[in-house]
Amino acid sequence: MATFTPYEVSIILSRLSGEKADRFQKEVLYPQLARTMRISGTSSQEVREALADAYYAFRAMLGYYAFAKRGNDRAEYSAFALQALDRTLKGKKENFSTLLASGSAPQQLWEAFVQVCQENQRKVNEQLNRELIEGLAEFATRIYQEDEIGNIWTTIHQAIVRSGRVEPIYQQITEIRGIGPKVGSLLLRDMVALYELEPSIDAADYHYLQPVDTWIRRIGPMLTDELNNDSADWIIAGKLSKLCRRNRVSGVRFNQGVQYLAIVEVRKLEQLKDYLRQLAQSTPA
DNA sequence: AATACCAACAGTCATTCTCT
DNA sequence: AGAGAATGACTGTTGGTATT
Repeated sequence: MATFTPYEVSIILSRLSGEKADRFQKEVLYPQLARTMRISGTSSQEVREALADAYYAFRAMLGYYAFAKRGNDRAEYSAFALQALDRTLKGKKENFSTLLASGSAPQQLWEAFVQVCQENQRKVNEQLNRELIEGLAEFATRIYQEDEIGNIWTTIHQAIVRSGRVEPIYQQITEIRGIGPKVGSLLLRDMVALYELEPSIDAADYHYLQPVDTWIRRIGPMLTDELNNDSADWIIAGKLSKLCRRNRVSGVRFNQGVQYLAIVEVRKLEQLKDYLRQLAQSTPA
């Protein structure tokens, strides 16, 4: 038995993908992306403009997405990685293309990262971090060799727009060690939201845009009988995107809305059910 | 699909230190 | 001496990816 009636579910879905997703983007996503890229403006427009630059795009990948695992408590490693990048560029963003052109970006970045970690008395966690950092740098290098720009973000963006598919690019980025299903989907989800690409993407690929974390796992069975407490992650992703579609709401925005509850509005997992119950009853703002 | 891994984190409990 | 604070060793949990 699902916790909520179909009618309540439709209200919950529309509120999550509506105002909650909005707030997630404006209060969380754009400001955080802006901060890791180190730009001043935080509107979607300004974030998009920054990401069009290869250097800023790389900062976003390295500082925001690459270490987005394990909740938010891994903030340290991303800060170290950004510091390592600054160091290899000697503080000048103009050096970024030179770095990619050098062909040794992976090694340089990794070495700098090790140094920064040591200075801060943190273990490098080589097994988890090395191929992540190197892999990302390799990816950028490869793109640079093809177009002499090397922008990870826009390259992915264009691949999606051209094909209307998300699967091939998902496979590509999750091949980078350290980027698994969760982070891969997270990145694609935000990108699709930022450029409003969802309607033009093949619905068969929607589950790739549904990162599954503790909160999504918990909320799934409350919304549909097709899920229970130990459904596998990709099943959760699939069923939830289907549920969103049937209710004519954006799956991508639904997922962002849930993340908003997780990190700002509810915070405590135990309170999720009560919160949703209230949400289903109160009238939309 | 199940299992192994990993470092950080959070508790627990015992020991040592410090102050009155 | 004794209460309480600080330190430290040990243990289990967490949330992700890798491996099979």
